[in-house]
Amino acid sequence: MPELPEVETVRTGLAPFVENERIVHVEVFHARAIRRHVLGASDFSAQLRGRTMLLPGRRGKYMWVPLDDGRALIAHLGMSGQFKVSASSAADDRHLRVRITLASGQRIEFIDQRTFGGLFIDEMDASGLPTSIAHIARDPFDPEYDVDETARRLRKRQQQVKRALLDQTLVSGIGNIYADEALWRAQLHFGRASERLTNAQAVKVLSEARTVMEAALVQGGTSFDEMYVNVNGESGYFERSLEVYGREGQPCSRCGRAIRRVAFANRSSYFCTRCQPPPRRAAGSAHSP
DNA sequence: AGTTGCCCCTGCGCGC
DNA sequence: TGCGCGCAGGGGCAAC
Repeated sequence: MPELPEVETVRTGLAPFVENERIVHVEVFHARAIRRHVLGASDFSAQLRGRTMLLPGRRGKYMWVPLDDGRALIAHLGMSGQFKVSASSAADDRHLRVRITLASGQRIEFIDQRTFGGLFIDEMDASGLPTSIAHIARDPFDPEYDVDETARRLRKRQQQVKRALLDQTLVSGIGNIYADEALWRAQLHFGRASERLTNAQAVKVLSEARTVMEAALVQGGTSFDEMYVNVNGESGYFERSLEVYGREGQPCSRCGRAIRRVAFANRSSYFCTRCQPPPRRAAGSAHSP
């Protein structure tokens, strides 16, 4: 569920609780919550014990907490991951996967119903990025993100524009919701061939992705509860502001035509049939959609 | 090499 | 009321 704005809200929310805090104890309640750690959960816990955490970072939907040994604790929330800061007296959540107890006495809990998310430890490269996420492209909030360069790379893709927007090696942070919102704002159908977009269209849809995520970030930030480091699973705190996602049958705010939902790559795509007309021929297929 | 499809999970709401 | 099915906002990786 969480896309870039939600992950960034978690990162900023978690920061004051972890920065300069020492880990005294780590409990793993579900093996799947620990990823890419061949030595297993007990080794994972042993490696974290005694480490002091630094200011959390983020790229796209990945976030990490640098450790005082030069490595980092990486987290991906998957579809349902949450972080929660709790007191020692709090009852265990049903989907509690990992609990990190700090010297302050507070506990950082990783809770994940669907277990698509997880934690792991990794080395950092010279630029301060965990080596295992080197393949993740810069996101639109990265100071070195270049929208023109990203638009050029987008226009070389031999795939539908929405598939490209969701590809985290092209630009990171965009998920199914914000892809649909960006396409609606740019008035592009999700099935448009990336290589047939004009440069202006490519720049537009990428710029709109940034704009809509920034708006979500502002709202997410305002609803942040310091003791319950978001993202609350069903939340939808930004839902009111969505123009197409989840609005099947409701009128498009721009033209009044009913929003449509269609299946797309094991997910859904929402779009306005008037503002976002389908291409004569969808990219990557010989038939009309 | 670039692109696509499959799969990992649990829970909830809906229709029968 | 009960049950089966579709669906959920992600990403890694095998296969083409």
